[in-house]
Amino acid sequence: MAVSVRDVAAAASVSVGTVSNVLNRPDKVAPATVERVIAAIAELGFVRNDAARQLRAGRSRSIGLVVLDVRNPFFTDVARGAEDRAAEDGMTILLGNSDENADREGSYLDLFEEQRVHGVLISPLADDLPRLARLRARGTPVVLVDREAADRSYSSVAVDDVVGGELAVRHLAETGRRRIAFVGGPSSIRQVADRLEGARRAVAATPGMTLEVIETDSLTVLQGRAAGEAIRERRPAERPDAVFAANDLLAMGVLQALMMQGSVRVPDEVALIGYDDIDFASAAVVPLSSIRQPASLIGYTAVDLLLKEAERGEEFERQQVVFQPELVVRASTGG
Amino acid sequence: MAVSVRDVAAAASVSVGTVSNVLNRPDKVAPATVERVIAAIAELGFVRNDAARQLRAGRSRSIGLVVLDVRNPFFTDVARGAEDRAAEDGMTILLGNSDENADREGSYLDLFEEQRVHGVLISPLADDLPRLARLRARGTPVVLVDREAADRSYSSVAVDDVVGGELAVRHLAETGRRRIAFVGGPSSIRQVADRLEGARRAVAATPGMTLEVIETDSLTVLQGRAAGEAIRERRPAERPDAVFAANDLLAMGVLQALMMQGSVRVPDEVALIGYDDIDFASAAVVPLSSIRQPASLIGYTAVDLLLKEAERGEEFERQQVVFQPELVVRASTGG
DNA sequence: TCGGGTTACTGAAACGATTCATTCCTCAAC
DNA sequence: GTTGAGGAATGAATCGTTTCAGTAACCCGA
Repeated sequence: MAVSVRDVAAAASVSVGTVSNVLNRPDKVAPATVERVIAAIAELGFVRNDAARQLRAGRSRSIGLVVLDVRNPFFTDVARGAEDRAAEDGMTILLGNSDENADREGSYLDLFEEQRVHGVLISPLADDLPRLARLRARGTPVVLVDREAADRSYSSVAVDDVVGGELAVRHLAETGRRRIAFVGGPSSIRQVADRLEGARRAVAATPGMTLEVIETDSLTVLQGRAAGEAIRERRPAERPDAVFAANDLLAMGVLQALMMQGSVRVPDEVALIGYDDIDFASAAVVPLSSIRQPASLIGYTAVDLLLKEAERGEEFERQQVVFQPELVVRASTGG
Repeated sequence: MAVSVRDVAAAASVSVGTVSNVLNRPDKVAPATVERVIAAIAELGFVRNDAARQLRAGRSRSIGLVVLDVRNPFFTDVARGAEDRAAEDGMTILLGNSDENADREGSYLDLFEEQRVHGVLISPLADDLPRLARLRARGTPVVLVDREAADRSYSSVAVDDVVGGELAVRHLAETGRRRIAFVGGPSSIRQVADRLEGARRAVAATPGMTLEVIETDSLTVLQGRAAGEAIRERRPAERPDAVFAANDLLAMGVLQALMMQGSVRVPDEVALIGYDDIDFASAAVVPLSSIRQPASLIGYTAVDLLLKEAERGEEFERQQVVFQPELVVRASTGG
C-alpha cells in the first residue's frame, strides 16, 4: 500500500541513499540516475512521508502562529504576511486561534511543542508564560507579535499602541470633542491597556477633556454592540460626545447599536474611531475613522526574525521591531 | 538535550513499553507505577514527539482544510465549526488558503499528502482533481465543503446554491425590481455558477424581468468595488434597478462604489443583495440583505462525515448533505 | 503441589527518510 | 604500471514512539 523510498529504490535499481540524494541533492547524482529515479517515483506515485523526515531532522518545517481572534481581519492579514515569508523558505504556517482564551492558547502551545515546530509566533494574552520559556529552553525561537517584549529576552514585532491611542484621542480633541468614552477590554490584553494609556495621555494634554472607560469582555462585534446599546440608552446629556473603540470590530458593533432606529447620529452627536483599519471599516454604515497598522508587514517581519533566530541560535541578538501607527480619518469623526 | 521515552523510562526505572502504556492506556498499569512515571515526566520536562507517533501510526491526527479565501468570514466560520468537531476527537485542523488559485490549492494538497493527514476537507476550485483521487486511493477520506459532489464518490456538505440564488432574485422580484445585474465570478467556481443558475430560474419565472451578468475575477471587496464603479458610471437609465452579488464581500464593494459621493442611492435607485450573511453585512453603510448559510454547522458536519469515513473505511456509504439557505431581508432591498 | 488464569511489565521490532563512512570506478598524471 | 583524486553509489545506523509476543510473579482451586 504505502510506497516508501525502499520501493522506489528497488524499482529504479538503486539504493535508498541514492533516492534520498535525488530528492535532496540532485546535483550529487548522475543525470541518468536522477532520471531513472524520477521515473520510478512517478510510476509508483511515491510521496515523501513528512513524519519520517521530521523525526530524523529533529524538528518540523512548520511555524506555529497563535492569534487572539481569526475572525478579526487584522490577524488574518498578519497570518498572510507570515505565510508569505515562510513560503520563501519552504516553510508552513500552522494557525491557531486562542479566542482570547488562556486554555486554548495553552493547548495550541502544547500542540506546537509536540509537533516540534520550527518556531512560534504568538500574540499572547498575558505576560507570564512559562510555556514560552519552556519552548525557548528547548531551542525553539519565540517571537511576540503585535506586542513589544517586556524584557529583551524575546524578539518582537509590534506597533506602538500607546502612540496609536494618543493619535486617536488627539484627533477627537482637535475636532472639538471633550467627553470621551473608551470602549474595550479585557484590560489584561496588552494592546487594550496600551491604547487606553495613549488615550489617557491625550486627555491629560487637553484641558477640560474627560475620559470614561466602558469595559468589554472581548474584542468582538457583539461586545461592541452591547457597549453601544448602553450608551444609546442614556439620556443625551449623559452620553459621551466621542467613542474610541479598542479595535474596529468593537467600533462596528458600537456603530450598529448607535444607529439602530436612527437614535444617535454619528458623528453629529457621537463621533467614533476604531483601531486596525480593517477592510470593512471603510464600508461601514458611516465609514469608520481608524488607526492603521501594517498588518501583513508585521507577520512578514515576525517570521523573518524567527527564521534568523532559528538559524543563528543563541548568538542571535533578539530584536524588538516597533512600527508606527497611522491615523485614517473618515466620516465617523466628521472627516 | 531532547528528552525521550527512553530517558523517562530510565528515570522511573521501568521499560519504555511501560512509559508508553502510561501515556496511552494508564488503566493497564499499576497505579504506583503510573505515579512514578508521571513524576519522571514532569521532572525531565518530557514532551511527546508527534513526528515519531505519526510515523508509527502511519497517519497524522490532523485534518487538512483548504478554503477559497480565509479573509471571507464565511470560511473562518466554517473552519471554526470544523475545529470544534475535530477537537472532540483530539484532532487538529490545518488551515490552507487557496485564494481561488489552483496552484496554491495544489500545493496545499501536496503538503497535506506529505503530512499523511487523517483526511482532507476542501472547497475546491474546479471539478477535475486528480490529486483528490490520489488521496482517496491512498485511503485518505476527502469531503467536499460548500459544494455538492458531482458524482457520488465523495461525501460532501453543501448548501443548495441554486435555491439560494433563486431566493435572492425572487425577493428582488417581489419588491418590484425587474432589471437585475448579477455580479460575480469566475464562473468556474461552482458556488458562483449555481447562484447564477438560481438567479436565472427566478428571472425566467417572472415576466418582464431581465438579467445581466457582470463578471468579476474573484470574490473580494476590491472586485466588487470595481463592478460597482462600472455601474455608477452608467447613465441612470442604463443602470440595473437591483444587484445580486455572489457573496457579501462583493456586495460590500458594490455598495461602497455606489454610495461614493452619494451618487447612487441604495435601495431607492438600486437594490442590493449579497450572499453568506457575514457579521459585517448588518453593519454596512446600508445594512445588507443576504442569503444566510449555516457556516459553522457546515464545518462541523464535514468533519463528522470525514471521521466516520476514516473509521469505517471503504464500507462507509458516502453521504451528500445539503442544507437549505435562508433569506435575510435588511435595508439594502428596502426591508 | 501443581496447573491455569490474571495482572504487570519487558524489550525487540517496526514505521520511513536521511546521513555518512565506506566501497567502487574511472581517469589523469607521472 | 602505479598512484591518487574525485565522482557516484551503497547500506547500516539513526531519529522516538508504539506494538506485541513473551516473561515473571502471584493467586486460587483441585
